[in-house]
This record gives sequence, structure tokens and C-alpha cells, in this order.
Amino acid sequence: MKVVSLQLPSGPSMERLPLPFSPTELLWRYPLPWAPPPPSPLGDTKAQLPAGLPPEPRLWTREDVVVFLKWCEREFDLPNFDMDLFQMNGKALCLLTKTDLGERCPGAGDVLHNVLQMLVRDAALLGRVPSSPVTPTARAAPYPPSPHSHPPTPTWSVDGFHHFHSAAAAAAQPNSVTLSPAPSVDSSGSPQRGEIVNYAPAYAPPVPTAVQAASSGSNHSDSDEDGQFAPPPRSPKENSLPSPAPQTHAVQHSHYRTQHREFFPNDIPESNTNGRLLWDFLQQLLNDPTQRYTNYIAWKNRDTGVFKIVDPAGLAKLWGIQKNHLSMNYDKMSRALRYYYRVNILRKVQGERHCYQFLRNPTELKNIKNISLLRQQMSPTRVAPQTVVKSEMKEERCEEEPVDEDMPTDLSMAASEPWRKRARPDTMPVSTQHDKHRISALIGDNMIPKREPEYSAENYALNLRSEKCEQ
DNA sequence: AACCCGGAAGACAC
DNA sequence: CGTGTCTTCCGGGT
Repeated sequence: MKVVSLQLPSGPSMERLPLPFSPTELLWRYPLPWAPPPPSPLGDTKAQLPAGLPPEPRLWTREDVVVFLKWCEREFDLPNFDMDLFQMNGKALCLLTKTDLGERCPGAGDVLHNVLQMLVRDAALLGRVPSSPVTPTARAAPYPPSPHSHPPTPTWSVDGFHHFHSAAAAAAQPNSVTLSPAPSVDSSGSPQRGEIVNYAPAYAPPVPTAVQAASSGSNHSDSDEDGQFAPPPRSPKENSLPSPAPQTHAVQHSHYRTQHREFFPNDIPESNTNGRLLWDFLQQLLNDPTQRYTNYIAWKNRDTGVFKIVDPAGLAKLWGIQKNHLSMNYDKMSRALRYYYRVNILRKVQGERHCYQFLRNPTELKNIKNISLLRQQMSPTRVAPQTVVKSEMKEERCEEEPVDEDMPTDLSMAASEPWRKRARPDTMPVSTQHDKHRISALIGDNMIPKREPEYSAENYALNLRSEKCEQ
């Protein structure tokens, strides 16, 4: 069943893509008809800002605001703004909520908002400007974020948002760490928060029926319909999820245009995952700017990373296509998801079917990825730091920050299961068993929330956590 | 029945 | 060849 001759929709550049190939490419290469490729890679938004425009939005004059808006129009292919509605200085502009912006420029409000947020935040980070009023939830987290203060369920709002945006940009840049695909929007692109954010953008294209197969039925023979996978779906069950507040509507369709390179500060080595890692894949679908996959998977609360797999079978199918394992099903895919529990990338939302929660924001995950790479490179002899850390951290970690800062340095399942294919647990002292993957094991088993509820409470309005821990 | 869980072993790409 | 990341199976629990 590795036969895959996906028949891509024919069209201009839609010849068949030979597989294997980065499936995501498939996903992302043949996205919605309308979906324009991200304009210019926002490799460095700031750098691309019109000359003379202060990097700190709150310092902009009315004229600057106009310049900025014009720039946005061009840069993000946004509809022309009614400048009359933006007779204000930068400070005022920054005070506008996403909704406000959305009212002034339908369809582009979120983009503007996001861009502004990024700029403000950048300014804050760089110049240490007092935290922005625009980004109340933003913790002046240094970038890259210091994991240290991160509880398991970070409120990704700003961080994630920010970084994720860059992801998209990255997509346009060859050596970005990220995803090939559709510029995933950040994970906190900041929808209003709290609710399932899955509605089709107002202008969502009529959709391709393509992957419908995948979507609703899990039991197709895997080859036929896959072929048409191309245009990512809007599965039949259009918006079957409870719809969120109207205002939030169509709020996140174009985040991808607001990417920022900070996501890849400098030259983070490429991770090459390109959506080939399950979490990455999920993130991409979840953050798809055009919300094409909301019938498969959608955020329930983006801020806390809680998402729901709306169509398990369909999603599994997509994943299978992505990985070229056409016999993929939810059972198998969910097994992969469960492996993420150990490394604290995910956790199950108790009591809610098909609901999981990301315990780390995209940035962290990326970093983890990179760390992994580094480790690989320095592979044989590394051990030291972690080794040391382990003993001391074990306890505290278990109790306070199940998912913490030092990031799980290794996503390897094998790593988290040192005993696997290695020494039997009973044959050697724990200390040695883990020699190579201590941290992993540590974060894996010891930090798994299973027993400890602690962390979430205060910092994150995480109910889930407690639920689980109560057991 | 459909989920969910996690062990075990193997595949596969890098 | 080792490692990382699943994939595939599976028995067991809810």
C-alpha cells in the first residue's frame, strides 16, 4: 500500500506529483484555488516596512499610519483600506481591537491586527518598550522564549502567534525551519479565544470535493480518492462544529500573511520536518489560514492549545496521505498522538472525545526539533548536561512544571522509552538505563501529568488539566 | 462499538 | 549504523 499515485487535480501546474514527496507539499501545493502564495516572504517584516516608518507602531503619526496601511495593502494583498477610517496615529491604531480593525477593513482586520501585534511586540522586545496595550496577554517573553516559565499549557497568544506567523514566512524561505505548507498561522493567531475557531472564512472558496472522501469516510480503499486530494477539503460536514461568536468570524483566514521571521531568529538550522511530523502536520491544519481543515480538526481553544479532531477518520486519512501510509486510520494515528503524551507535547482532554491539547506552542516545538537535530549532530558523546540535570530536576519538575522550559530535548519515543529495545528495565539501574536519553525519559514519564495536577491552575485557565489529574 | 491507553516490534528516513 | 518518529498490532479498560 505504498502505492501512491495521487492524481492531482489537473490544472496549470497540477500534474501528478510523484510520491513520495513531502506530502505537505501536496497539501500545500494544491491548496485552494484562490489561495495566493504568500506575497513576499515576510522574512523580515520590519525590514520591509516602508523606509522611514518607525519600527514602533505606537510612535507613528497619522501619516505613518497611512503609509503603513498602504504598505499592508500591497504586502498582503489586502483590499484597499478606507483611510478615512484610519485617521489616527499609531498609538490609537494599536489600541484598536481585532474586531475594530475588522470593521474598518473587512477581511483584513486580523491581518492588520497581527502585524501590529508583531511590530509592537518586536519593538517591546528590542527596545524594551513597555509592554503593549495591544497585547495584553503578551508576556514579555524574550525571544526565543525562555521555556522556564512555561507551564504546560501556555497561553500561546502572543508567542505562538508571533512565531507561527513567521512560520508562514518561513515557508516561503528555503531555509526556514518550518513547514512547507501553508503557512500555518500561529497557534494563537488570536482568534478571540476560547471557542472553536472553525468557520469558513467568509470568502472561502467553494470547495473542492477532493478529500472529501477522506473526510467522511474512513473506509475507502485507500487509493482512489486520495488521488484527488489536492485541494484540501472542506469536508462535507461543513462547519459542523458549534459556531462561535459571530464577531470572531472570518477572523483568521489570512494570518499567514503576517508572518514574521522572528520565528526563525537568525539561522536556525532547518528542521526539515515540513509537516512530516505529526504535531507539525496537525498544527498546520489547525492553523491553516483559510481554515480549510476545520472539518477535520479545529481549535477549541487556541490559547490553551486545545483542539478537537472533528473527523477522526478523515484526519487520519489525510495524515496517511501525508505520510504515504494509506492504510492509516484513526486508531493508528491516535497511537502516534499518544506517544506525544510522554514527551509532553500533547495530552488528552479528559472526557472529551477526540479532544487533545498541545502542551507546547509551535515555537517550543520547533525548538525542540532543533535541539533534536543538534543532538543528533553531537550525538555520541553528549550526555553530560542532561545527565546532570536529571537528578536535580526530577523532583521539582514533577511537581511544578511538567512541561517546562528546558524543553524536552528529545521527541524520540525510543528516547522516552529508554527501556525499549535497550536494556530491560530490570536489568540495570535506572540511572544507566537512561544514560542516553535521560531528559527524555524524565520529561516523558516523570513529568507526565498523570499524577500531578499542579501546574496548570494558576497560570493557565486550564480546566482540563485538573480534570485529568483528579483521577 | 467506539474510544482510549500503552506495550512491543518493526519500518523507514535521515 | 544509530536514532528519531512513527506505523502496525494488540490486549485491556471505559
